[in-house]
Amino acid sequence: MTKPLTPRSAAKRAAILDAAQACFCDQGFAATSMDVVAQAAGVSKATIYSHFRGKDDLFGAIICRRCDDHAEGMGPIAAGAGDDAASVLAAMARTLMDLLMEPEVLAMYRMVVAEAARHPDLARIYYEQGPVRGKQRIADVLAGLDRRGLLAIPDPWLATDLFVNMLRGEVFHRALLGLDGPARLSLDGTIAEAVRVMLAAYGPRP
Amino acid sequence: MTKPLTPRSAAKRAAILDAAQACFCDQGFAATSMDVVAQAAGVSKATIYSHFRGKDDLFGAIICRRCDDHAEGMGPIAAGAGDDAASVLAAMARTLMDLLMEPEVLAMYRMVVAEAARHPDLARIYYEQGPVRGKQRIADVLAGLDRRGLLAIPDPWLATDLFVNMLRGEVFHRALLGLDGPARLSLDGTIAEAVRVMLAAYGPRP
DNA sequence: GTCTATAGAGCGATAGAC
DNA sequence: GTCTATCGCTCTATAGAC
Repeated sequence: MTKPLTPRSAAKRAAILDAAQACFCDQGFAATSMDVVAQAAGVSKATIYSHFRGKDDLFGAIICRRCDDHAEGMGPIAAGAGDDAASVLAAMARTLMDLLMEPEVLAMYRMVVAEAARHPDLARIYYEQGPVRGKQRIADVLAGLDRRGLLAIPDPWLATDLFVNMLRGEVFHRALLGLDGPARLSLDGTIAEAVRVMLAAYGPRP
Repeated sequence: MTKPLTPRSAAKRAAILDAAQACFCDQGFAATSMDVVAQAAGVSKATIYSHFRGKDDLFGAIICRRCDDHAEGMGPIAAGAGDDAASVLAAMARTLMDLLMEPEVLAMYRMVVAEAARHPDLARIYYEQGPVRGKQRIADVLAGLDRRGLLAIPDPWLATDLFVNMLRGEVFHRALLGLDGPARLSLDGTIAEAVRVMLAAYGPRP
């Protein structure tokens, strides 16, 4: 994706990536010019072209780097939860929503969606390295709850999909569209109800 | 949003809207030039500027027109369903997913998301005239099922949000990113499980 | 109202000095 | 490797004939 050679000027390369990510997130990919990125990074435009093949290559490098950050952010996904299904589900829900609501994550998702038609390879990389990895983590936890008899989940991946998307719902939808007004649904209420629904649907047979 | 005067050349205006919608959906808003739109519509570029103030105004006119089509597409939302909750839920799910999976709807959503940062007013119009109207229809049906004792739903709007987003899930996510490969989840399987979850969570107390 | 032709600005990418 | 300066192109929007 990028030039394999990086002797010492890796600092400038990082500055370019940081500046480009900020500009792209703020203005969108198509609307951001290389001149603006160069100015924001404190380098000349030619320096950017010595590190990256072009604007598309720069875009790809940002997506890949950001996906790694995603994976780290989901680290101890059910940290500090109790030992019952409700606590674990609620803790995962909170961790997930905190990540999804970060402005940078939203902006990155907007960009990938917007450029998906012209950069299908990048959309695939993002999807597999970002959302899929995160969902796998949640599916593993659900499978663990199933093994311990705390829940009865025949298909953990399907249950994960329903759980995650119940959570995102209107809150994520509104954030994606930049509607920052008062939402018709609260995040806390949505999480509580999603956990309740999961328990009702996947609670172990008594 | 558009000039209030439209004597007789409304035909050209419609042709411009049709062509612009097709081009925008195909190539994206930013990547589509007014020259291409003019050529596709069979008019000159100056004619477009006599009907619309500029590219943004043209974009807004397309969004508004498309929202009306959405509302019609959700017409008899639970048509042909039986009289039990499971049938009604499944019928609504099928109607909704058929609409959401239309290429034009996906493309329109991509565009609104992509331009949300620079056109917040358009994002708001789209959200309220599109998704909110559709969800209200579903919430009304759920409230009806509650009144008839077929389900027990204290907050129909919240239940609608969870239901709709369970359905969209990975299928919509992948379609939005243009990943047309074999999905890890099938649409039919997702609908069946979402209906089952809804019945488990909101089934009437026996 | 609609056309042809063009203005005027900004873009991505590069050449060559250092 | 990094800079300054610039090329060649495409874009949105407009002016003026019909």
